[in-house]
Amino acid sequence: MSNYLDGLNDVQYKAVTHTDGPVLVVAGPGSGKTRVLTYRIAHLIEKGVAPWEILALTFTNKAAREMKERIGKVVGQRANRVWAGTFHSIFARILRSEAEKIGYPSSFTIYDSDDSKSVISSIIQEMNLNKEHYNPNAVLSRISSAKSNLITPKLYEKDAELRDQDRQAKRPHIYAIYAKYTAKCKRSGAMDFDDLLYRLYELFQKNPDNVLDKYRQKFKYLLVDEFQDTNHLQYSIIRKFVQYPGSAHNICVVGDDAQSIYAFRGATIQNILDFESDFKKHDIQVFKLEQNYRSTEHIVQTANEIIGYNRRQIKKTIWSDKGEGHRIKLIKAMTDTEEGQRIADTILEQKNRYHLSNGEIAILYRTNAQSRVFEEYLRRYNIAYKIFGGLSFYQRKEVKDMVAYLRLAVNPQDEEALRRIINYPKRGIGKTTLDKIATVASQLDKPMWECLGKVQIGKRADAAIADFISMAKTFQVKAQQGDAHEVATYIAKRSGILDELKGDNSVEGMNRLENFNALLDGVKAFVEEDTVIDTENIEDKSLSSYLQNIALLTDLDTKEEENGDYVTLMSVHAAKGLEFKSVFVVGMEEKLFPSFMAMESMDGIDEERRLFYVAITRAEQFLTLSYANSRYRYGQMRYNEPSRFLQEIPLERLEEVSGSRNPTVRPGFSTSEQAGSGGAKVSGHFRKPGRPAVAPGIDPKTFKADNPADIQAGMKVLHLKFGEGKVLAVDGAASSRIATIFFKDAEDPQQRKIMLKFAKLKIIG
DNA sequence: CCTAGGATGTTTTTT
DNA sequence: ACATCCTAGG
Repeated sequence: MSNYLDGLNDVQYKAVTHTDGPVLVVAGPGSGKTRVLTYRIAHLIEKGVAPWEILALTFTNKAAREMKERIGKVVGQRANRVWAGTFHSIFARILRSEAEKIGYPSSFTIYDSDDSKSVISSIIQEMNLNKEHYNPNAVLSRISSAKSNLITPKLYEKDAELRDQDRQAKRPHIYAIYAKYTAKCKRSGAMDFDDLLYRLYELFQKNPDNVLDKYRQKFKYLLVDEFQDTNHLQYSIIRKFVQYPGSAHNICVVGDDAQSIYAFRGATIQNILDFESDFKKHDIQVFKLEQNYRSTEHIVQTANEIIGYNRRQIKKTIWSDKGEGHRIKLIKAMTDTEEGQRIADTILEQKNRYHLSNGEIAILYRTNAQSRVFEEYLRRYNIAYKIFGGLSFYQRKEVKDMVAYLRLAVNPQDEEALRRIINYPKRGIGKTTLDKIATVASQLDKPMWECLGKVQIGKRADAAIADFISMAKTFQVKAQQGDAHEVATYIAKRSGILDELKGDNSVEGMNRLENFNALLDGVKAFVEEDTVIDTENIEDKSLSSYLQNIALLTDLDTKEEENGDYVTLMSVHAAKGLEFKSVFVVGMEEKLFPSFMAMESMDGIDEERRLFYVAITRAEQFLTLSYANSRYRYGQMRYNEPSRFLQEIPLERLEEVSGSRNPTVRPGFSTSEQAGSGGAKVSGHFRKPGRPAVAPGIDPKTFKADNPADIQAGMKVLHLKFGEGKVLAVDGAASSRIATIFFKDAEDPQQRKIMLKFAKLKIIG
């Protein structure tokens, strides 16, 4: 029965079978992390733990789905009874059944970030604040990060440091916006994404009717995937589940500090450190999965080298026995257009030479906007491709409009839904009217819906509002009776949306109608098919149930058939967890990768470096990097220097593609700040990078590199990282001169080959 | 209340 | 470059 354990290596086996007590699994890229997690759950079930006593939290629906499928392969149907799902969906599920205890309707709406932003915008407007300084995006991220750190509006108001930061950013009233935002969501019967976490925390904290004990007893085993991406709030909830007197502390977290790429959203690898110390006294076991089964040595060792430049990391040695493999290719292009063409050329070449299928190839970029050139050339070369990212189905206007009608039918308090559709299609209820009602609602602290029709505006507007109310009421009644599909088709017709869309005969209009119909088809499928989310089949086919189901679906959950053989184009973030035989990481330029937004701080650079680490570790056999000297950005030609990360690649791992199309090469780096710096904090098993980031006695601030073209054999030079050295030889053509330099202070191979174009060297004699 | 065209603001984003 | 947002005039 337990042949599933056979294929595991030693550490994996231990991580799977050591079921009791706290466990931390540090899992390098390609080390079989998902395998350990799923087999561990399967193993628990085989040992007699009931599936519904196991709670497994992931970050994406996809990961949860995959996990369940793989558990199913070992234990069959029982896998569906495991509570496996995303933090948000599992917590939403718990909150649905406990909502009344904290003053929410059980049919609460879930606001997506667009809804949240819209709420914030209306508050900013209401408060008459300067729109220049109060950007809804910035305000939301501020509020979100407060919530993620358990800072309530009251605490925020009293927090001198936060208030000070806000004052300096010229938005001193954020604390007030936060308070209003919270109140507004509450009276709309709505929770935003952060609330799904925060309100659960609050529920457990207040613990009415001992609700917490119920869940502590229910879930005997807790597992967390991608633990490095959890924020403080998520970890606090996890601790609520397992850390209490008498607990068995059966918690297993799996993560990789080197792949933490969501710090900008509040994720903190501090949680991994805290986890170790928090559970130390309960005999925590730490397992490190260090064998990489994905990539060849050139790739794995390059990744190791690069991540070594980061200041803090959990010490581990990732290794591969897949052989050296191919060197990493570096393509240099003059322009972004040329980059696109050269990449397409290379893809064609690889397909011919190594018989790769499109599906084995991916192009990864830092920003979604970069996809266009590649699209163009792939189309021209007749190579099938698919772009991931961008607008998701549920973010399209026509879809959101319809969903808003559905939401309002289920939860009339939902103010965002109301605002969205009260005048769509046009029915003569304009902004002025709406503002008046909103003001009254705010003053009375009541849902806007309840103030509709109670505020006198004028003859015409009042009549329009009365019509709208009676229509919405019929929707609300319908929603209680029919199944989701019946209600939706009724609303589509009766609301006038369908006619509105049918009336538009433009190409975009047809497209919108198509999406709209796709949504209705989705509702139909929901009603007719067995839908499984989180734990069990949904028998409830009501509209309310449907909305709950789709609220947390996003990205590419619109399960498109996996058929079709296409090259994948996506952002590096989106590629996490995936693997391809051949990977192209493009746009390797300063200000792009690393992003200019991240360049001010060392933390920012470190996160970008982890992102680069994630990018290159997606590759199994072929890794190609590219950059362009110039590219269009915001409609203007910009010149960028090659990314600092390129210099961090060991020369012997690189194969430079001598491009015939780029005869001129811009001079190398000037004096911009260098990667890495001293002063790394060393705590616990964290270590300094393999070699000091900056050679002793050199101040990066004052270090000024000389023109690399001047470097000649025999010179004494100063290198920012390796210190003083003597140039033994210079070879290569003008565009790619390579110097062999002897560094007397450096560790390991004292003699290094350095590509002058990249090097920052100061001539000292 | 509605529409056209000028002003504006651009990272990544599991949920 | 481009899409979205805002403001002035119908």
